[in-house]
Amino acid sequence: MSLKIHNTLTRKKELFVPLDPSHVRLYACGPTVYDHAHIGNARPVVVFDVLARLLRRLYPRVTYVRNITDIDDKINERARERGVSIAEVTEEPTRIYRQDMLAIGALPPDQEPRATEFIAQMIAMTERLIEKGHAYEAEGHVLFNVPSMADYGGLSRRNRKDLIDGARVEVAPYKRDPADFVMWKPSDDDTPGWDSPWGYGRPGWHIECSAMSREYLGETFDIHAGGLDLIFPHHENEIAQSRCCFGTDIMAKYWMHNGYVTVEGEKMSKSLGNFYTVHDLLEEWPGEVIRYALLAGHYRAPLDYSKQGLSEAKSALDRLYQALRNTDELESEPVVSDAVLAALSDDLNTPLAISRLHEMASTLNKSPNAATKSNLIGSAELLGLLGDDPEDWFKRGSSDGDLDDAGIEALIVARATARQTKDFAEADRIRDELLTAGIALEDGSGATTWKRAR
RNA sequence: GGCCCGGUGGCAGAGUGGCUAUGCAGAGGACUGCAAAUCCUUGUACGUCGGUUCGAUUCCGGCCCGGGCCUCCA
Repeated sequence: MSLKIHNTLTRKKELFVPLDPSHVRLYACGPTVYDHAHIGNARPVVVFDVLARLLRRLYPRVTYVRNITDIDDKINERARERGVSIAEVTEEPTRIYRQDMLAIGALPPDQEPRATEFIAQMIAMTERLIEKGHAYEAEGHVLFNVPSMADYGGLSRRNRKDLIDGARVEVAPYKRDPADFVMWKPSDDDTPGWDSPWGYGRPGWHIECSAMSREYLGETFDIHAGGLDLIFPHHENEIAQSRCCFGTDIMAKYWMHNGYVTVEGEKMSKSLGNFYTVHDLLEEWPGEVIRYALLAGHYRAPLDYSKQGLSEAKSALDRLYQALRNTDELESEPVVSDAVLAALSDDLNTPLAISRLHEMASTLNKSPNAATKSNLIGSAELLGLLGDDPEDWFKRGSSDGDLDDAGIEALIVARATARQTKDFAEADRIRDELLTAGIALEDGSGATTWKRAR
């Protein structure tokens, strides 16, 4: 099965041909850790987790690198406010981030480098760029000289003139060219920094990804992924640094970018206070629901994240799990269906893939068979879904009352007795009592099963 | 101003030059003591104006509307 992906470099869907089929290399930009990850941070994590799962299925060896940015001026600001080190600022958000991403079904990447661990490599690259005439030192800064790269701007399709015309910020006086960007900047005594050939300072934003991808994936690699908003300037500048430093024609062969997430129809913003953090959402929803809602739309399209969307994701997952629960007795080994593989292989069409899962669930409900069940489980696994035991899926969560499982079972037995004696008033009373406590009953052909209803 | 995306039925959301998306919600039915779950049936679509075509929601162009980026941002 051939994989096609949309390449931002060409703005076209292309056949994926790895640089080295025996080892596919993928890099995704991770978060800056100064706060809990919001749902917008989670989207690329989930989307490219599916990509990594797919690549692992298609190729013998995959290295997936997802970095953590733990040095940045927002972090510095937090540290200053609290009077603590940046390590102390980033420790907790990093821990929570890892925990939350795991909770929404994202497998840990093969490498999860943190920027502060690669300062030496960043300095080395910066020195080399100066030697090659692509960067220069000015007033304690090191800047990348954009005019030194003939084809700068290829990813974002921007030329130097556009950049200067569109500039909203005043050009720093020490820049040789208005489009030049910072690779290293000086730190004062209150700001974290490292010793460098240009004095005490800290790296610019873009150089970290150039250095870390080089470290783990080499000078060129297959896929570089991230959010749409990173195309410019972040990825454009990474490309400039890496290519000029290593003298390559490409940095990554394919660039993939996910669309924005809005919340309840509005752009997330701190001032409106309308951003959802994954951590908060997990208080209210299973991680899988959060994941499903992120995969319900195509990754390149904008996605509106809403409570209603989460609720629909929950209903949809209930349906899928119900099909598994209904066929509990069937043995099944996970097998990926061709239809799902084809959907995902077409530029990660997760909505289509999910619709295939629903079709399998329908088939299963209509005519239970082990093959379809195997397909459903195996295909869902490729999407990072349906990993729960169906019974656990329906029974977990908290009920309003103080009923435990044994108490519920006891009431079900009492109701069964009432039903046997045709005392339906009593039977319905017990059912209503349970429903009030958040427990819904289902009288199957054999026994009565129950589930927690939100 | 420059660059780039979209506009599909009540909602979400795929896709295709002529044939059912899928899910949720709605209506009717089957099953059930009644429900639930499940199954069956079912209504409402492709922004607008032109063009290409035997035929366009699908290709091309104009227009309208919405969104993103233009050095904080997934």
